Amino acid sequence: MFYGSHAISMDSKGRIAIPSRVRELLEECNGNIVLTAHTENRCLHMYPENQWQEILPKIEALPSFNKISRRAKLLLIGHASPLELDANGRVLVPPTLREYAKLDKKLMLVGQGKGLELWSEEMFAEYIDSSVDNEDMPEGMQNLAL
Amino acid sequence: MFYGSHAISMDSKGRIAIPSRVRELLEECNGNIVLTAHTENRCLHMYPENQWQEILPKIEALPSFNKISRRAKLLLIGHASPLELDANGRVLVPPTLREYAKLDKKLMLVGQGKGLELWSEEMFAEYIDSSVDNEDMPEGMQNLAL
DNA sequence: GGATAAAAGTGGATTTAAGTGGTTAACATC
DNA sequence: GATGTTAACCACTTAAATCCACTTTTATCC
Repeated sequence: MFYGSHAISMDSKGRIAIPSRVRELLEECNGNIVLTAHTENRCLHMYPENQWQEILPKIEALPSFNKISRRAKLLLIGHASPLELDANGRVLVPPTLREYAKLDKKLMLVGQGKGLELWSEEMFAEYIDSSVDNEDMPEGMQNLAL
Repeated sequence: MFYGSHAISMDSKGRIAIPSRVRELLEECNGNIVLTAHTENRCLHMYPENQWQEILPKIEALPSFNKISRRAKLLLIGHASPLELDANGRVLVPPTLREYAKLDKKLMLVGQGKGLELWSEEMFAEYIDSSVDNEDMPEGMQNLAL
């Protein structure tokens, strides 16, 4: 279970150091993680490899001739990249994913249950500040008391 | 299983270098690949030859008096081109297919399970950014939690 | 509270392979 | 027979991955 957020930075080669607290949680997958595009925002999903293997079949099962699910498959499967932690606990973010999420030096790594989300600091702040209309709130959320 | 994306480029002769990571996955077919038109977008399908041989009969079996499937057959079978990797791991994209997918210098090669999709960078970005209405979202996707 | 030690994070350099472009040769067509 | 186009071969340049060293921060002990 991933939660909490970390401000981290990417070096000139596109490497990011995984915070040690997150690294401990990732031990279950021996440092094998999967990074892929997020369909709803310009950010990335990060999953332990074993968690990704559980999600993947659900994505593959989506129909290929429906526009919405075709786009989702193109993003999620089409950008999935298995990564390994190097000797210093860093991973190299592939150029296409760097580009997709508009990652520069300053990033945010945000825990989200099954996995994490990797945002550019700028995009993250922008998203948080953006207002959304409450019209199409799903049913389970209408009566949720926090 | 193909996944992940690569930004690649086409030279003045219409040759594209297959990324080494993809090339490894293609080894099962000894570098014999098939390139053909995609029915849903102006891009191309790329399959290992043996994978294509499994798909081809299914396409041939589609009815000839249905407009949608007739169009699909015309595109998929009518544009299928067997290609071979050269000594440097490159393939020459036939002019017709280059034209169909509006390929210029900058391309995207995107893994999609059984095969890959080859896009012009411009077309791909346009497709990813295109907004879709969520009205006809497939059932399996409505409650999918990633 | 300060100092020391250990661990985590950062940056750089070197080596190897992958990608790119050019040139030559052969075949086909005019 | 000559010219043009296509395919194969070869060499060079650029990028990626691995390895190594240093700096900074945090925690513990005195």
